[in-house]
Amino acid sequence: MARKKVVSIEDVAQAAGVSITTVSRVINKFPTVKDANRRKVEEAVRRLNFKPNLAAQRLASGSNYTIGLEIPRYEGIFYSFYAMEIFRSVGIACDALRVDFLLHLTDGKTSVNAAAVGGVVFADVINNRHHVEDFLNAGTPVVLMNYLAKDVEVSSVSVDNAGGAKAAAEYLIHLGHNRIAFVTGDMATQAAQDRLEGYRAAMKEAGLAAPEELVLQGDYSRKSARTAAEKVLAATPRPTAVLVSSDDMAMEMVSAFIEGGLKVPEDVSVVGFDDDPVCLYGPVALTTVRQPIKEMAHAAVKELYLRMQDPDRQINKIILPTELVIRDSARPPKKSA
Amino acid sequence: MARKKVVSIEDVAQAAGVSITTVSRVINKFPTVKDANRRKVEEAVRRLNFKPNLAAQRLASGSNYTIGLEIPRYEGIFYSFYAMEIFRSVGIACDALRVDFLLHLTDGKTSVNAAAVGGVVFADVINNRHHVEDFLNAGTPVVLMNYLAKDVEVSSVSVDNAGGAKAAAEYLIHLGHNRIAFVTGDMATQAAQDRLEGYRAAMKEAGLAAPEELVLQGDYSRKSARTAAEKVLAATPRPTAVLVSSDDMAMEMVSAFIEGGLKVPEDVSVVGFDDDPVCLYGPVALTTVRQPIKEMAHAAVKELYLRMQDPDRQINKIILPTELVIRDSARPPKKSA
DNA sequence: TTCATCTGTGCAATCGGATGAAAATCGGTG
DNA sequence: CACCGATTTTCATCCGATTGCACAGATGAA
Repeated sequence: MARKKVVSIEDVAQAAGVSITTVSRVINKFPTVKDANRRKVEEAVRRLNFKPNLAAQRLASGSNYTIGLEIPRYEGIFYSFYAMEIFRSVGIACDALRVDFLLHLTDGKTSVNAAAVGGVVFADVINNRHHVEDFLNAGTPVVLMNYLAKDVEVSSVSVDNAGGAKAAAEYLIHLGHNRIAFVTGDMATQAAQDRLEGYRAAMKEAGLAAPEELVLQGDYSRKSARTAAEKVLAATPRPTAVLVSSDDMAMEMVSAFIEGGLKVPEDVSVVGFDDDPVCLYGPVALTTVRQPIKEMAHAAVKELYLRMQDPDRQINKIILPTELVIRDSARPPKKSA
Repeated sequence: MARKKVVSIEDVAQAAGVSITTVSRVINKFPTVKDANRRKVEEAVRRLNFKPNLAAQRLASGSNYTIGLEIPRYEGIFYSFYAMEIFRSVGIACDALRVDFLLHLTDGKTSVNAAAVGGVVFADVINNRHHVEDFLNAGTPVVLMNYLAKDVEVSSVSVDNAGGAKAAAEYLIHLGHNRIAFVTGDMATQAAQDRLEGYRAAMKEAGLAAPEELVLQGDYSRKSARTAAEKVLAATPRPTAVLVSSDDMAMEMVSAFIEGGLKVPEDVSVVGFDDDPVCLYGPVALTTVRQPIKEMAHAAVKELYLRMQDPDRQINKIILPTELVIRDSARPPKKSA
């Protein structure tokens, strides 16, 4: 790439009739610059349209306030309200902090360019313990998002996936259901694992069975949801309720049920997860578990930012509460059932 | 931020028993290094886990292969399959090119940190001519995506929005419709303007009227679509077909029509735009205009990359064709109409 | 008046690596 | 064996900022 002809700090110094040091001080808002000089420098900066060279600043100061976000590129996870919301929240948070936002979509092999960032947020990735450790070893601050590495000393911000799923299952139980199926998310993510765990805990506590045939494998894709729906339709006795690990999958299942001749929620109750806007787009408004994605993203960025300033900061494992949003897709089972 | 203790190129040189220059040459894959030395250096790099300091490289070489993507953060545009697909495609393209990907969500005021990138892709932003020009003036390559600044000397990659809308409108006309309403997208984007233009052109060529009351203002949000649907329902005579600037809005309108007692496509035909997966999720499979988002994103990144290597490269204005995808939501109007 | 304390400023070293020019090495030749 | 051209390596600068330290001049206390 051609080297651009730049106006350097030296040009500014010359124009303002002061030393380079003083210009640097003005740029970095040191309080110890006489007003007269400050004004002269600012004037020169404006006149020459001077922009400090980032690479030089970083090299000289040894700091880098770029935040990297590492997120899986797999379609199931990627094409979701969840991912959008994370991008948007992280992007806005970075903008507010005046920090650069480097995005890397991982396929599990490559990871963020460590040399380009001052810190990294890992979202939802689980098969990469060693990537995380690489950063840690290199002294780059890391914050995990929706992925609590229990045995690694890293800050993390997560949603209470287990608790949310548990609450949803308890709600269904409370309505009177006792044959409740569960559709998992992509089990490569910890969120999916935790939700399953929450479901199992609720069933167990209620003294209900949660045999393997009630646990249907999904991966957050519509396709996997359809397959799961077919299994539910074919099962005997048929479950009277289904707890699904994402709203998108849940909506697909609702469609499949209706196509299969069932009414929702009369014949089968469905509860989703995420509070994706899609909840409101179908034939029934979906009851779901709201997770505070925005808050999670903001907390993660903030935590990382603080850690970049003070690497020895105490480690935090933050877990944000979820909330059951009751709409129309779940009702007590029919008496006949 | 604390300065990290780094292994520098000098440490490697020492360990390998060669000069710094040689190490640099190995890193940068110069062909003129003896194999024996190359191996020694590579060995040392591995052993010391040496990572070249990016800031130093950029400062010394004056080059920066980070690609910035500037995209609006407004909800209507942001929460869409379209935006997801752009992120994903740009992200994957950058990864393949081994280029860093800096994302900036603009609110129209701030823009990508010019100092942090070697080039910028502007997506769908239109009220920012001066931002674009700032980059151009600073000598930073720019590529516009889905936004052809006709009077600025910039490369751009776009989808044939006008052509796509025109083809869709012609299809409806061909089916026999003559009262065809149009719902716009967010008119702050050029794509939305072009689609409207395509619709008007088709109507005009067919000798049909396209009075203002047939053009409904939308902004890519579901809410605006619902409002538009209500207007259609209330209109007399009621349009027999609606061409909508996005699938998401189209789906919402389909719901609204059904709730309003109309059948789709029997009573009213609906055609969308985007070929969003959502087309298949509703009560009728949506006929739509497919736009090659992936291809557009890849082309934009590639064009930018080439321009970063050769700033004097010829300016390209690429327009990618769209494709009408015929499904079930449009049919000839009822005879009675 | 003298010495200590502040303010503001500038000098020069430094960050880690790239690169043109000069020097060294090497195999081949006459 | 000296010489040559080609291939490798090294030397020395430079990239554009930051920053520790020295220092001049102002201020205040003793």
